[in-house]
Amino acid sequence: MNLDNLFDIKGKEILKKKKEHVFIQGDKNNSLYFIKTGLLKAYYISPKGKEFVKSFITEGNIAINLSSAYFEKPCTFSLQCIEDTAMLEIPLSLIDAYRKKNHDLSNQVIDLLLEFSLKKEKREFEFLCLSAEDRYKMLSQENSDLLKRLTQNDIAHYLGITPVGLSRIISRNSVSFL
Amino acid sequence: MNLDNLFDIKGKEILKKKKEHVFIQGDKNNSLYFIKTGLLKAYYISPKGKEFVKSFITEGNIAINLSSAYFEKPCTFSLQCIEDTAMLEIPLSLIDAYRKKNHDLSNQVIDLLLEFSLKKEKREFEFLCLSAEDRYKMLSQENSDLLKRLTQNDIAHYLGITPVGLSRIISRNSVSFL
DNA sequence: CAATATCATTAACCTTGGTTAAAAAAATGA
DNA sequence: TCATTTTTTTAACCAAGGTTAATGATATTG
Repeated sequence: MNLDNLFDIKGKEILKKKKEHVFIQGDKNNSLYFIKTGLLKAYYISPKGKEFVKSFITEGNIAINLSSAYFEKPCTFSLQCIEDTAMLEIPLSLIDAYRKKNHDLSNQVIDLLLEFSLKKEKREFEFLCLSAEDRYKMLSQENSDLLKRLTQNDIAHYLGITPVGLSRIISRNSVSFL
Repeated sequence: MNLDNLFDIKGKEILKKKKEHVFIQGDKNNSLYFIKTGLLKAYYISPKGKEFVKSFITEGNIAINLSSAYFEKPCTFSLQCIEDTAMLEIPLSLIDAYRKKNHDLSNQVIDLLLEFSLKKEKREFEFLCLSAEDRYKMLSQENSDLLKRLTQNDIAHYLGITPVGLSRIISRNSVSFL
């Protein structure tokens, strides 16, 4: 994806250590973050107080809380570094102002939103149609490199199950590698 | 949401009866559909041959298969009428051509994609953080009018459970109305 | 209307993953 | 390196929802 126009807008360089938060569920935040190096997780604390991971964000990708950035509501999730992370922080107001002058940028924003929408549709499909075990198998096929950088805790919370449940799934399946 | 510019582009009027399909999983389709009256469901057939409902689309809303319309891939889901439905069919190529000339339209497309993205995020939250029973309670609080137009079969497949499971949830809860 | 198809309910039994707790293993930090 | 924290595994028991099948209730259609 060509992000040249987007990065004509100069962002502020931000460095965060592992375990630090970029924003927290309930805060307000109106920036977009472009990840230069590192790894983050976007996660919810559910009504029952449990953690669930919405997504992992890797180098070259973008993190944003849509409802806070676009609609000035509290953040619906928290964003935390899993590894030391370097990113560019770009206020959405800058992008929107720039969009009015630069038609190409609107098309880039559309491309980003399309990519995001398709990812979320894929995840919807997986929750609707697949078991936790199938979701794990799919993840390990499609994202084996990412998997190596994550704890089973985080993977389990991404799949919507407990770490105990994931450990069982893994031991059930590891037999077939003998 | 203001869709005036979008509907400067004249669509083709389409009428479909209950149970008829607009498109089928695997087909190619590059149009956007604006629903004038009626009700449709977008649904997957899972790898194991079961039906799961992705979403219901009501009057005033838009249906589109993003990966087919934007990326010329086969449709990832089927779109079928639950009631007799009148809609406007607008080829995406028309919208894209028009976008180049009309800056406002790009902003409308961004608004549509944002709305869609937020809906999908909400659904992701519900699958990650809520039980089937909680998802049903939420649906019946937030969409009681829609619920009346649906069979329990379709509702169950939307929640990601079987009709038998939904029937149990309803009977468990209906006791509390006595 | 009768015939048929669809939808909803209920019951018995099964499967997956949740819960709690304890122990082992691995990573982190002073 | 030693101590502490975090992660992973395992076990016993539990709960939610799946499966199958039978029955009844509603719709639909010839």
